Amino acid sequence: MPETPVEAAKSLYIRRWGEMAASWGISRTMAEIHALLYLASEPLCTDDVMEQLAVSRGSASMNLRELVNWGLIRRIHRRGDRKEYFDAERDVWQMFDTIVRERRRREVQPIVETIERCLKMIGEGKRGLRGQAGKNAEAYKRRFTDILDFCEIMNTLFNLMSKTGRSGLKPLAATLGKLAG
Amino acid sequence: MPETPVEAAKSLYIRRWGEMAASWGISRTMAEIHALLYLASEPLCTDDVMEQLAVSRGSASMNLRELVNWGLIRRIHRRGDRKEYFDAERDVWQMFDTIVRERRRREVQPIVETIERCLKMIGEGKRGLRGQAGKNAEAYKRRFTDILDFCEIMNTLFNLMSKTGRSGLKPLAATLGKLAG
DNA sequence: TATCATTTTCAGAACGTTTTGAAAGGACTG
DNA sequence: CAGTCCTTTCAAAACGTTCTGAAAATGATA
Repeated sequence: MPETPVEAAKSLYIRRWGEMAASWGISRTMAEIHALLYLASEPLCTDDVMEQLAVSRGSASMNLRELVNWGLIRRIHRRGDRKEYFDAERDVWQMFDTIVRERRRREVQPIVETIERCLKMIGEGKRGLRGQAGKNAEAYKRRFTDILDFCEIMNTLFNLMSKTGRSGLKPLAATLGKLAG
Repeated sequence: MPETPVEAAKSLYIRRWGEMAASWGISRTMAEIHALLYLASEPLCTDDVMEQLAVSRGSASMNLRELVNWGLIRRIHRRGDRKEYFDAERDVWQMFDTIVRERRRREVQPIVETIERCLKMIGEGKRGLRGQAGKNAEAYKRRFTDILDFCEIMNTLFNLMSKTGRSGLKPLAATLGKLAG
């Protein structure tokens, strides 16, 4: 059967979404499954995923679970059907919020804590240092706090975006555009 | 020689920075080199990098080049010295701007273009479709435009942050905090 | 031009991540 | 409770990425 333009668009999008995700440290297959479910007009089951993306049962199972963990898709049970189905969040802003929150927790928080710890270590080590060593400690302190300050502002901005939410952000962006001239 | 607390902080930070980067799709070594240069109080040469991070000459060379490509470090030549030295951008906001700009160009732009292409394909394919097929096409169109709209707003926001710049962003975040109350 | 210091390159090795597929596990059904 | 349907698990394989190190290239100097 010949592929319609709509089907072609679907598979093109799925492929690119997977590629983009791969360059952001997210497994390609997981992202492809996400794209597939995002576009699908109804929940799909494991076999649908296996068939449409040509992946093994094991891979489909693990990646679906991971997506559920991230909070990007949910399991759906249907009365009288033993299969599990999966449905993606379709609100792009909600998706964004979920992803930012997860990545912050998993990947940003650890470095923030490390830097705080580094600052403490320098505070202890600095005592009694003279000359170059003391200057080095000061320079390190400065660079660590610079990053920490940055993280804090970013945090504020993202919380703000999250609070402002789906409907409010478009007008907010417009307002800001004027604000900055 | 015993490691001072300041040295310990340095190597702890370098390791964590590398780990974080790895989870964001950036090679660990490249990020470690970046962290090393960010902390260093003066430009370092290839041999310094090799020694301090215990990597091969080849790896040091390639990763340094990649960092120069990204615009995160610069080559420095010293009169009467054949060696090349490298120095990192130390302004965290400038760093952020550079990274966002690069990643947008490399990784976001392609997906935006793909989605635009998908919308065109659907526009063509939809003609004459009846019933379910037509509805599917409409649903796809909706989902594609949702993402596109999202990208546009993000774009605006980042351009804004970039324009507002280093000094202006801290007050801006504060203002926004009140604005969203 | 020959020599020396340095950087770059790249094939192969090492490594980490993801996938596979078969087997085990769960859970409902007749 | 045996059979069926479906999901999960996990060791081994496949795969992609990054690193290594020796050789080639570069480019300054004598």
